[in-house]
Amino acid sequence: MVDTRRGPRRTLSEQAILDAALALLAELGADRVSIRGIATRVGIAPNAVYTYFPDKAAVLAGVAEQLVGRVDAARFTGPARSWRERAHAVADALRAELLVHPGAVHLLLTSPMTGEHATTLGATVLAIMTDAGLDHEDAARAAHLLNVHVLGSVALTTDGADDQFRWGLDRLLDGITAHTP
Amino acid sequence: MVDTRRGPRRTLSEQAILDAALALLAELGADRVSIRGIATRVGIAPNAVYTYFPDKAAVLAGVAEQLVGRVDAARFTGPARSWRERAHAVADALRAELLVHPGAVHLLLTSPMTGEHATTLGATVLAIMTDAGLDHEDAARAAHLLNVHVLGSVALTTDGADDQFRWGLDRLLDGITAHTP
DNA sequence: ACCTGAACACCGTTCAAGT
DNA sequence: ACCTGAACACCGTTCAAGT
Repeated sequence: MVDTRRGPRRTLSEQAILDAALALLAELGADRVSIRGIATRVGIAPNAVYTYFPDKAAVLAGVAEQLVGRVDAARFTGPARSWRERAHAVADALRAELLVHPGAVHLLLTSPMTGEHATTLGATVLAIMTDAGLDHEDAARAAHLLNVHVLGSVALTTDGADDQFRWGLDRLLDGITAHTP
Repeated sequence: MVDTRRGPRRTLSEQAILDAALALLAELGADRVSIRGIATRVGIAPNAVYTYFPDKAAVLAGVAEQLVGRVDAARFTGPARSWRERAHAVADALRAELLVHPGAVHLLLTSPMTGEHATTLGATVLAIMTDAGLDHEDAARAAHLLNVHVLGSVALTTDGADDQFRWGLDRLLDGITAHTP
C-alpha cells in the first residue's frame, strides 16, 4: 500500500533524508547512496528529495556533517589532559567514526566541510594545537595536518592497520613538538 | 563518417583506452570519465571497451597507474642527495602530478595501487626511508606516512596551499628524524 | 579476438501539474 | 510548500551475433 496522494504529509524533514542516506551508507556502501534509493526508503518520489536539498552534493555534505557531529568535540577541550593526549584522542575518535561507515571518508574528502559540527571540531583541534605552544598560524597548519593524517590514513588503508596509523600520528606529533619554542 | 564494420581494426590497444581516459580526466574532471565517453573518443561502441578491460574499476586503476608512472622514480634514488632532500623531492613530484589532473587523487585513494609503476615508486620511497636510518618495518611505515600526507593534502585542499603542504611535510620528516637511532 | 546493436537496470535532475 | 508522474539525458554492463 503506497500512498499516492500529493501535497504535504508533514512526516518528513531534512533529518529524515539524512537518516535514510546514513542507513544506505551503512548497509550498501558509499557508491550505493542514491537520491532514488533515499526516496524509496523514506517513501516519496525521487524528485521530492529536491524539496529538502538543492542537489545530491548537498545531501552528501549533510551526511558528512552528520558524521563529524557524532564525535563529541567537548570531550577534548580543557586542560584536564595534555595537548598530546587530547590530539591522540580526537584523531582516534574521528578515525573510529569513519571506519564504521565504509566509504564515508570519501564524502569528507569531497564535500567542503563548512557545517557547524565540522567548524566546532576544527576549533577544538585548533585549541589543542594552541595549547601545544604554537602560535595561531602554526596551530592552524598543525590542525590541518592532523586532519590530513586521519582522513588520508582511513582512505588509504583497506584493513584496520591501527599500528600504522598510530606510528604516523606519533611521528607527526613529535614533529609538531619539536617545532614549539 | 562512422565506421560500422565489425571485427578487429588493429587500431586500438589498452594504451589507447587509457589515453582517452586521461584526456577526459584532464578536460572534464574525474566524475566525467565514463566508459561511454572513452568509447566515443576512441571511436568504438561502449561495450567494445570490455574487450580491453574487465570493468570500469580496472580502467580507473590503469589510469592511476599511468599517473604515478609519470613521476620518474629513478630521479630520487642513490646517495647523491640526502634522504631528506629526496623525500621532499618525491613528495613534491607526486603532488605536482596530481595537481594538474583535477580529481585524480580520488582515483589513487580508491584504486588499490598494485601496478608496476606504483610498486617501483613505493620501493624508491622505502629506500629513502631506509637511508634515513630506519629499520625495515619503520621504513615501510614512514613510506606509507609520506604517501598519506601527499594524497591527503591534495585531496583535502582546493586551492594551491603549497605552504601548508610543505609545513606539514617538514614536521613529518622532523618526527621521522627524531625516531632514528 | 574484436567489434556492433540492442537491451537491462539503473542514475540525477527538470518540468508541469495536483493539493 | 510538498508532493506525483513523466520525461530527459545520461550511466555500467550483458547478451547475441557478425567478421
